[in-house]
Amino acid sequence: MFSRACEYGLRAALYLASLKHNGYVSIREIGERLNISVPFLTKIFQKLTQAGLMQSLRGPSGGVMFARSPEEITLFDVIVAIDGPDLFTECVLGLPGCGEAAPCPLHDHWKEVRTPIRDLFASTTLADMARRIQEARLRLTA
Amino acid sequence: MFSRACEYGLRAALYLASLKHNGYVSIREIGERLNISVPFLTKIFQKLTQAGLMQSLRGPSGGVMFARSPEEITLFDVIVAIDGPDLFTECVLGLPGCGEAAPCPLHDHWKEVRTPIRDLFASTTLADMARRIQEARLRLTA
DNA sequence: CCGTTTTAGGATAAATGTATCTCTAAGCCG
DNA sequence: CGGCTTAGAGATACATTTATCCTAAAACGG
Repeated sequence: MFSRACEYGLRAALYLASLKHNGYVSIREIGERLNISVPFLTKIFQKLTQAGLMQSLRGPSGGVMFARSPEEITLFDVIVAIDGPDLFTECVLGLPGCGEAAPCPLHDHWKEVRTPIRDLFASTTLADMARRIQEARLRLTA
Repeated sequence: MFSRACEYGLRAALYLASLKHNGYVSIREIGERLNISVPFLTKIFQKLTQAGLMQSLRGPSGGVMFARSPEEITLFDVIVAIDGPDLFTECVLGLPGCGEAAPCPLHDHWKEVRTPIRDLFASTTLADMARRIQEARLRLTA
C-alpha cells in the first residue's frame, strides 16, 4: 500500500503530534523511540520540511517541529509529501491515460473505493489521531 | 497499490477472459497483444499456474488457459496469487502484530476501508469483467 | 572563535523488484 | 527419431527502493 518511507513518516508524524511538548524534537530521539533508522528518517523529514509540513532547526536544541498546527495537517498531506499522489490518481492497472474518456475495465469499480480511501485520509488530521493515541494508549512501535 | 507484476497479471487474466476462444493461448501472443515483456509475463503465469488458477501446455498449440471457469475466479484470487495477501492482512503502518488486541492508531479507520476493497475484488469474477469489456469495448492496453 | 550538536545534501551500499538470458523439459509434426 | 515450438526454472542484468556514510552548513555554548 504505502512505501516503507511513508509508513515511517506517518508513524513519526503521529508520534510528534501525540507529544504534549511543542518545540523542536531531534530526529535521533524520534528514530530511537520508534525503532526507525535515524539516517533514513532524516531523509524522510527532509521531504516533509520541503513540502512545508515541518520546519527544522540545526544545532543543539534543534530538531523538527510542525510548520502549522496538527489540526491543519491531514494524513493525506503526509502521504502525498512522501509517496506522491499516484495512489490517488493513477490507474489501478497502470494504464497511462486511463480516465473517464478511455477507462480500463476496473476504472468504475475502483473509483468507488478509491474515493472513500482518499476521503478518509484527507479528513483525518494529525490532531485527531493524537487524541485517539492518548485516549486509547495506541502504539506506534512494535 | 499493486506491483507491476500484479498489474500485468490482472490485464492478462482479463484479456484471456474476454476472448470467446477457450483453449490454450500462447504467452507470446498475450504479451505482444498487451505490450508486456514476454519473459516477465511468463514468470507471472508460472505463479498463476502454481496457484491453480491456470493450466499450461508446452509445445506447438500449447500455452495457458484457465484451470477453472472464469465465473469461479475472482480478481482477489489473481492478486493474492501474485502479490500475496499482505495488502489485505498487514498493518497499514507496517507494525508487526497489529490487530484488535494491540491496534495501531490507524487500525480502526483502515479496517473500515480495507474491507470494502477486499469485498470488491473478492466479489468480482473474471467473467463479470469479461462481460463489461465486451459490452463497453474497454481497453486493456495503452 | 572554536568545538559540539544537529539537520542538509550528495555519494555510496545493500535489498528488493523488474526484466532478460540460457538451458531444460514437454509436446507436436514430419 | 529429429527438428521445431512452447512453458518451466535457474542464473544473470538493470532499476528502484531502502539504508548508510561522509562532508558540509547552521546553531549553540564554552
